[in-house]
Amino acid sequence: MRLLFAEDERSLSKAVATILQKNNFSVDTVFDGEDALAYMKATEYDGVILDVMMPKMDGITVLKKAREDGIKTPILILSAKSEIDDKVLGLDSGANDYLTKPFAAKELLARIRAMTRTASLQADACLHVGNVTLDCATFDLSAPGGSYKLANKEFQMMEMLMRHPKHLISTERFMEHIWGFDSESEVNVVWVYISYLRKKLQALHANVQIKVQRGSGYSLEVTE
Amino acid sequence: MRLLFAEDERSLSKAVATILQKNNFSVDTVFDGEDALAYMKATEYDGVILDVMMPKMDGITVLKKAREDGIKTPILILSAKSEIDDKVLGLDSGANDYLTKPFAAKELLARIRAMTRTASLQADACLHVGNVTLDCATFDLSAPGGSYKLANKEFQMMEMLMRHPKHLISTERFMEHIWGFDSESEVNVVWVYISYLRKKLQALHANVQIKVQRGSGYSLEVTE
DNA sequence: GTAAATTTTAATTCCATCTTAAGTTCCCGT
DNA sequence: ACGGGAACTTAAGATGGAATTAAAATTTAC
Repeated sequence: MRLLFAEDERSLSKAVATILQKNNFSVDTVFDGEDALAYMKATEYDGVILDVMMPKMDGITVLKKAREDGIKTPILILSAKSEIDDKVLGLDSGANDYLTKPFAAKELLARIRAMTRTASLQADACLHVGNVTLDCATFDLSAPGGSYKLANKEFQMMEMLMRHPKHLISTERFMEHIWGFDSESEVNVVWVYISYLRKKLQALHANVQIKVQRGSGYSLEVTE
Repeated sequence: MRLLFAEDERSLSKAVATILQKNNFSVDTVFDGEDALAYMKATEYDGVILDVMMPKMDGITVLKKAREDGIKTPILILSAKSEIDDKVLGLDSGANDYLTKPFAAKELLARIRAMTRTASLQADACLHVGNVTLDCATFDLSAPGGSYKLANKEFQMMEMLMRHPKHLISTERFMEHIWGFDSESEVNVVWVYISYLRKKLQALHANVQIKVQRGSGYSLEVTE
């Protein structure tokens, strides 16, 4: 699950981002409205959290422009208690939910989950490519040869590959999507997980394999 | 059983919440209509109690908006004697029951039970997974090896697991559903109860076990 | 009012997962 | 075919979520 979090107050931003990450979201943080809009146009997020008060462009405007642009991503608006009128305005403008500051981390998490639930309902289903199935509810990767329960990072990598089979995904996209922009990890981790997944796919007698396009990225292809 | 209680008069709210909790409901309390609606959207409650007179948004409006939103949770409307017309309005708008203030705690409890009964008709029966049975009326957890009478929290945890076997339930979902938003307890309690339940399942020679998916949650799976 | 049961806290240990690092292999241009 | 960079593999080390236990706090029962 990938989220965009737009909040100009750095300390709050950092704290919340950390909490979200601990709850298995990949979070991109931006500090003003223009960046928020630009990021939303550039990437498909599963959910967006917008503060109302932001430099360059306020949250409500970002929301409106995004909707005008046809972006359907669920959006949660954050507002200070004093800006209550904004709330109504936010919902009218196409926000999916709002929350007043200060808020409890628990509540934010619950709302994000509720908000992205609809979107992730199909995600709960299974992904199929070739003779391989990935159960997104139980993290089971199965094929004629049996099945493995994937760990978190492994699962996310496999999910990305299976959602866009035949499509090239670069090491950098993996890093961005799973580890987030701010991650300090080395690109090597991606290679390590590619290696793990390949080993498992082979052990399962899968008829799909992870191909590499030097300098470009990876893709999932059906063999035979 | 998880309830939302929306009532702006703090002393009454606190008193009723305590009574409900003593009767084995997990209760979230909110003090205005907007919060009530937001909470209903964020979480699936087993029942909701709405006062009519509330700041920001009155109970009837909350009710209407919730129904428009497709929320089917049973709702009980609380109204002062003087607002009798509102009652009819409330029922028309999709309320399941109403009660006039002042009311006796016993009556409120009876109505809540009645209201949530339909939803929990199966809940009164027994849940079965593998060779394990959980009697929702007596809290008995039984398997070939014998049976235990579960305590409240233990029962609720086991119930959540058995209602959706094979499905992942995160520590946070347990916290939210059983302890509620307002709880100050640490996540650790969930781990403690998982530990207790595992010990009991093993002692009963159950062929199901609670598996963990690090960073994601728990699930009940049949072994062998 | 005391004992028993339940729930919560706290401290400690454990171990799956993640990351790093270091060595190896593969591909491509020269 | 050789050199270099990109990709791959492996295993050891670090990390942090989870498990366990005991004891304290709270509630319930008698």
